[in-house]
Amino acid sequence: MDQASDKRAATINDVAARAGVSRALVSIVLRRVPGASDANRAKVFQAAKDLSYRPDQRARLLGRNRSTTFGVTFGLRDETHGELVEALYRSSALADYELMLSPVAPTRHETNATQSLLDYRCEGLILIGSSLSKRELETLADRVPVVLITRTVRSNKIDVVRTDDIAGARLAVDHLVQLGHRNIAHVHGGRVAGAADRRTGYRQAMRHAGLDAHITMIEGGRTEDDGWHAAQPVIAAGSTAVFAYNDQSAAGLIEHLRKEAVTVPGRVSVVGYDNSRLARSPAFSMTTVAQDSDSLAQRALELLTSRRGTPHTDAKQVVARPQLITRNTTTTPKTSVR
Amino acid sequence: MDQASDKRAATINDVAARAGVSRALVSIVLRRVPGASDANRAKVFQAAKDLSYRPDQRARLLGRNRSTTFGVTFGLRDETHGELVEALYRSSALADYELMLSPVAPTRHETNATQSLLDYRCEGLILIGSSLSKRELETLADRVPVVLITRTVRSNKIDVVRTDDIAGARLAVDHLVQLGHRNIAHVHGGRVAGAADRRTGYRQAMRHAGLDAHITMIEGGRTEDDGWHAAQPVIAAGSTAVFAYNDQSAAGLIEHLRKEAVTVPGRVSVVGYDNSRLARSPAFSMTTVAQDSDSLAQRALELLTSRRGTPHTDAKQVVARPQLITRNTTTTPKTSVR
DNA sequence: CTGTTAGCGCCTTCAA
DNA sequence: TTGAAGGCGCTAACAG
Repeated sequence: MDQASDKRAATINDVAARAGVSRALVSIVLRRVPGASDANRAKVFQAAKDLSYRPDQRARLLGRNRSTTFGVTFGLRDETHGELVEALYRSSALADYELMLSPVAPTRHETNATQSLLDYRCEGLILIGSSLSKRELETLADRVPVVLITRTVRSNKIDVVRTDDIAGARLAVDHLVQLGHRNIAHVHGGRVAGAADRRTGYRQAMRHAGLDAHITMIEGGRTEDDGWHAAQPVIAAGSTAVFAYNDQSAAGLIEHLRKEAVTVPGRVSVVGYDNSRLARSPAFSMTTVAQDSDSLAQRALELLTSRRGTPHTDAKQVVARPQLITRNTTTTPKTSVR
Repeated sequence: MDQASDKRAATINDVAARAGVSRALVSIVLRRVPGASDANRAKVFQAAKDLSYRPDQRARLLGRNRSTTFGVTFGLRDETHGELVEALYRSSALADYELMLSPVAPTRHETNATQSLLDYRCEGLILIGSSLSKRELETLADRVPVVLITRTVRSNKIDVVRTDDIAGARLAVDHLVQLGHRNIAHVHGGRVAGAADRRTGYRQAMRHAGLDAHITMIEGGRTEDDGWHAAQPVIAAGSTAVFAYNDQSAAGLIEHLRKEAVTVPGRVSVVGYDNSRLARSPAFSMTTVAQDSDSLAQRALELLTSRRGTPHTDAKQVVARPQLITRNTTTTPKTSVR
């Protein structure tokens, strides 16, 4: 309807013209800084509303020569990444930063994802579950503060925010031990982020319980498939309990065990990791180890905001405490070893 | 090491200075348009490389007064959305457009998500599983071309790319009918996008098979929980087969049925929808209906690119054909009704 | 083939 | 309180 409604978005000039004031004044009013009369203020707001004006982000950020934006890379396939991203949005609402998302997928390598973020001049990068090499990470960190979530690297240039996976694994195993289990196997995550620590925690807890002889590593992974394929080895090993790398693989494992008439938790107890939707759902109601996405997200944001300008030669490792959540896939062993 | 390595990214001026040419020439070389001597070309490339220069997107897009960017909203929690986003990235690599992601979450309303995209002056919006009202959608469409995926709206301003869910539901039900089932229930999706069509398809197929009397609607939803809670009603209804709104709810349903010693597919056959990771995994190996994410994504992009400037008073509805994928959750009914 | 010039839309001094 | 002017980093049309 409007004469000039041919798609071009309204600019600050349009608003100024309509309100009968200068461009600068419009900017002042809209940024809510002092320096305008109430009358003009009202006129500007009205004009902006009429034109449904919104400042052009590109111009805004370019002019200030800052982007007030943090870039986030994450895996589209990974549910826990999604939860972290949600948590980041929740926390960033408070900080004065915007978030820009850049997904990693089989067809979109992480280097593309980070590069694209840099092209928009993000002032910090949050890499969720990154699989970049230390070298690559440090190159990035030379340009902009970088914080890793869900992965670790030993570098004095890169901040890390993570859950203490060793402690998490120990929580899981200790729980099983306390229930009376001795033949506790670990269906591990291979080379996936965090998998090594969980293996370590498993071993530590087993040793601590004097169960060195019962340490049983079974190959797994992060998907239901991986868990599914671990079922036979678990049965063959005669384990009465399993600590799985994550909930997804635990779910696959449970499915397969039940299919083979090995009841869970009746015959075999299973503990997952992540407290994902799957674990929470009544379909599994899984005992699992929860990571606190909210505090991970918050800490990551804090680190980044505190890095403004600071040369990053004192990288921090923030370690969050995991929490065991007891549900219905664990119980005392049927054939208790006395 | 570099003297001015204090964080500021190199600009085109820096490159020009280092190469000993003008800014314009740098731009020409880097955009790979004709108009530069080979000698200078080489010098510019070298300088750009030395400085690891990358043009500032904000300035680039602002200067051209175009963004060549499409905005995409999607649900972080929804696995099928993730697959569509992946497919979009795959297709957009060919088109000359970038993608900008904007997630929708409980704490981030869809209006925020779209607004943020508009603030970056995206030239088109792809809304995955939108739950905006028709009014809101049309307001958006007044500013920029909009295409909906996974949801329908009757408007001459808004393009829609979707799977024919009615046909999909019929595929599922026909499959069950052909196996010999008569007591086929539908665990529906409530008010979720696509749920209505799937109900319609279910009813049509049942009627077409002369099974009007057996039409059984059971309340469900999109999560495992919803499916879990539908198990008792399914048992109570004495159904031998179920067509579920989606794979997730089907998984919850199957879990619960099995827990109640109702074997699947032995006693009850189940068909899901979406061919998600869950359905593909050996843990469920679910018969389901597949949507073709790749062609949906491609068509959406095509529509948007073809809309440049065109007033959109002739919105198109692109309908993709679904496909039945037969796996191991369906079989002939045990207690065949003769 | 090269360099100059004028925007893009906004923010931020600095005077008036 | 207001307006004019300059700059952010880049592109594009125009002369040299």
